[in-house]
Amino acid sequence: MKPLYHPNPEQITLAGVLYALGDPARLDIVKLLAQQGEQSCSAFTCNLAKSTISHHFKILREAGVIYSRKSGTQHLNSLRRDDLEARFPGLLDTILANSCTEQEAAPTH
Amino acid sequence: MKPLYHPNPEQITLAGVLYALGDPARLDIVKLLAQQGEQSCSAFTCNLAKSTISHHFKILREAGVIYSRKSGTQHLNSLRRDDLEARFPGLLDTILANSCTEQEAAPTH
DNA sequence: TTCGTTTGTTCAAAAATATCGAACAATGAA
DNA sequence: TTCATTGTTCGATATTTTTGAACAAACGAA
Repeated sequence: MKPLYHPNPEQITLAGVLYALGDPARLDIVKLLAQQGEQSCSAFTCNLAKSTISHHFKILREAGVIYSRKSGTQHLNSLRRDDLEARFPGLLDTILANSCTEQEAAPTH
Repeated sequence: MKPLYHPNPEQITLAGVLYALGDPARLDIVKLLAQQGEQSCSAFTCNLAKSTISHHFKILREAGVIYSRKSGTQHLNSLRRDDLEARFPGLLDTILANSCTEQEAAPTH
């Protein structure tokens, strides 16, 4: 089974992390993991194709934002809180705190 | 003379700001403005085409990160620190503080 | 005024990236 | 084995990024 690539802490770049978080879907994924803890990819439901969601998880993983481990047929994803805190103190917490500030998108019905 | 679009504070989104800052060149621009204050576009020197640099300033402006005003033949750009602080407290400061953490790219010579 | 210079934008083409559905692979359960 | 679940990979399309060239606006000098 192919191992999943994860950057070492010192390989994580600020621009890379901000890029990964600079997409609404990926920001939502990170918020979900922050609130609910370790989750499978399928726990993130939206109107995107599953191949697109898979791509977003890959971007987050390769940026060093999340850690992914295989468990049976699923991938369990969690935030690399400690690594991010050590590399960029306060960054993730500040972003997460501010992610709650924004109002939700108005439901279209 | 065509007025430059700037979003209102409440129109600034977190994902939009993170997206704007999630590019090495744009992050460098923001660092420059943070350190040196209001600067023209030409103050940012790199190996990118000037049309590309113009595009990067536009992304930052439309995301609400910078304010641009015309002055003669040039555009003077400054960080929208107060607006960003009001909208997303601590975000810009945390990012700027962490932007100094990273080591510079090794000079190639 | 007219002619250059400076500064930055706009345009069109090329390169890179994102999104999608379909096919595929891996695991576990029946 | 067979089926269902989970997620990746592939190829096509769509969007975004980057670039050089052309353009526009403002200024100063002649």
